[in-house]
Amino acid sequence: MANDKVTSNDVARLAGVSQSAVSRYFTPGTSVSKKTAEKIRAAAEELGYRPNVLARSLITGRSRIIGLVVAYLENYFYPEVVERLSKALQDQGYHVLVFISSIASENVDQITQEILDYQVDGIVLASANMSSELAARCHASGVPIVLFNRLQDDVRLSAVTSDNRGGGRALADLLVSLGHTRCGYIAGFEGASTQRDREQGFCEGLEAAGLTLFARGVGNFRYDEAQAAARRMFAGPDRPDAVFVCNDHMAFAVMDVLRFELGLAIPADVSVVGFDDVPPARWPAYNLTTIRQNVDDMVAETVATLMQSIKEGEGAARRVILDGTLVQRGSTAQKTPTDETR
Amino acid sequence: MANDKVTSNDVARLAGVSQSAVSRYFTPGTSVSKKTAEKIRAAAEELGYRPNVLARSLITGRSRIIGLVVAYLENYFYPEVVERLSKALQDQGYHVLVFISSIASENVDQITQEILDYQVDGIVLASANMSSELAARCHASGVPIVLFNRLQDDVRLSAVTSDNRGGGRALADLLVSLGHTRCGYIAGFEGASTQRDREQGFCEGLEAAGLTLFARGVGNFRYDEAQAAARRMFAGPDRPDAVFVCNDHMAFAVMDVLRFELGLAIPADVSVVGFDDVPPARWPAYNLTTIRQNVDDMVAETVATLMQSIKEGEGAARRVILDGTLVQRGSTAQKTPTDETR
DNA sequence: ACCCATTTTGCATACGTATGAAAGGCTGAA
DNA sequence: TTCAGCCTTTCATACGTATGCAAAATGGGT
Repeated sequence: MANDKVTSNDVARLAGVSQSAVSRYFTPGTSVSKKTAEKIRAAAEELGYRPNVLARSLITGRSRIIGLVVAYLENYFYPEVVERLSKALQDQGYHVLVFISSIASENVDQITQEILDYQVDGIVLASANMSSELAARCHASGVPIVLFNRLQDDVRLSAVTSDNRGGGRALADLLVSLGHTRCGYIAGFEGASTQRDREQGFCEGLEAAGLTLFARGVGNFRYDEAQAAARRMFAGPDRPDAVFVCNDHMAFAVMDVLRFELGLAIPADVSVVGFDDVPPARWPAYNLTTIRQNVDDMVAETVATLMQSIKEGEGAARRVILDGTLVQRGSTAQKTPTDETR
Repeated sequence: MANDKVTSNDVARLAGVSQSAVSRYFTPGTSVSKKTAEKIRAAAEELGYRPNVLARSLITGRSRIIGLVVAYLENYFYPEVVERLSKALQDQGYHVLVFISSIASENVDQITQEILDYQVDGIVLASANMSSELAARCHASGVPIVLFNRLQDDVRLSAVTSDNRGGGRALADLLVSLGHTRCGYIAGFEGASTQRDREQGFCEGLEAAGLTLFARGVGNFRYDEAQAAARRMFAGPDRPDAVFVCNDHMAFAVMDVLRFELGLAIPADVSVVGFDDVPPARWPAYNLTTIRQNVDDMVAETVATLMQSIKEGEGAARRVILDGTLVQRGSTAQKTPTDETR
């Protein structure tokens, strides 16, 4: 039975070769003769030897670990990200060290420090913003950072996002084209760039049609807060005839309130649109019109950015903005004149 | 601006002390005099020094990394687990290295090998079963393993689960008490212990009431396969009057098919029960009766088991089975005689 | 002022691996 | 046979830290 503490020296001794030969055998890109390779293979197998990644990292300066900072997995967009990103990086021989930060951005800096302690080869920040001071430090330490689904003014940081503004705009255009004139908006966490950009695009779209925001609430990306916001927004008799909720997760909350608390029909009484296209959005119970963020593409771009930065050193920041796709489902419909005139 | 490659030697030189002093300053549980501590603190801050966790691990033999193997995050039970476990371990000074395995268990062994390469201090297996050979190797290498929400025959492995059998039993009792006599079951992945235990408990409960399973389908823990299973099960005129779906995730799929494809009312025509109590279960759109697995308690027990094993060495395996809680919501109701006699 | 007990400090080494430089071995051409 | 040239192998060292041990410094009591 193999013991953990088998080192390359043990293997070398058993195989009758030097430690460096063993190291070479396990290091891709180096050559060993057929004969010794076989001896080493046999010895390693017998002892159950596997190279110690940590010791290797100490020498090479590469840990093959990517730090991932994520705020909350309650929004089902992020589990998808974690899964796909983790898989994609595994395929490249990297692994993901997960750091959960609270939704408030205060402790992101401390967490990033902890990440750096692990000598990670890169960082993916899918959480709130980090201080520019810390960003600078990371940059100086040569650790590539990619903001995922987040933007920041600091131009030195690479980022991968969807076209949130364009998506918001597309949703406004859709609602307008369906004849809606009283459009509400339920915001996410005000500090998030996604929130800001989606709202901006949405408002631009309304303005282009000569409209303005009919009502506004804040849900902070949370289910229960979105519920509360929906209750307030639809309390009076003078309610919106359509609402854009900043992400799908909150949109479900809003739909649940409209249907089961207020007895409103979707889309007959109110059209609802969201953003992300998480799996439940296409479940019949919600059947939500939304903007699809292509997670696979976003992940691919993130990995590509990381790999490039790791290989060639961090050059100029790489900002990728991917187009989203409008997915029209059953939560939106042409506004019927009857609604208008009753 | 701080550079990454500041070592304890650099700090020592600047502070005018030895490298060991610096090491002691940063090692909890060791003592340094006030005076030198201050000099070191100042120097470290000036240089932006932080200890290299990897190098430290090489000496201490502890990486403060816990490997987490998880199969798929599509089922929203697992994101909760990842988040809570990660947070709980962060509080203990540990961090989580994530490994995604496919739902089929074939590559679990390879993945676990990769985990061991990182010299993790412990492994949490929330995925399919691992081979007993590999379990033995882990055991021999002194790396504690905790099976999360999984059981295995190998008694040497610690495990934390809910009382799946008891939960299944409780659901059967509930359905029976509501007057249901034609109870269907939609299974998860047949290789999973949760699937097996829940079904066993459910069948025992039915038998205790003189009943037997009315219909059975397989959903493999997947939304689309559960949909298909529901379609088959409810195709004919002689359909079940209640169905237990092995987890909430699949239960949503079943409910969607019943309501939106077959036009059945829940619970008027069919009672539906699930297992897990993931967040959407209490959303009004589903309002699902289910068994709550207390994630916080499960995580706490997992962390406790790990910490104990790490500290005191792996003693006897620790098997924790936590009680679930029956959460009765709107997807179940007393069967009305009208249904029976029509 | 002196000595003992205690704390603090520095020295040296070890952890497990990768890698440049040097030494060794082999092949083939003259 | 001899030697150049190339492929293998070994040697030695370095990565950044922790820690046992011995030396030095400190403090307190007489």
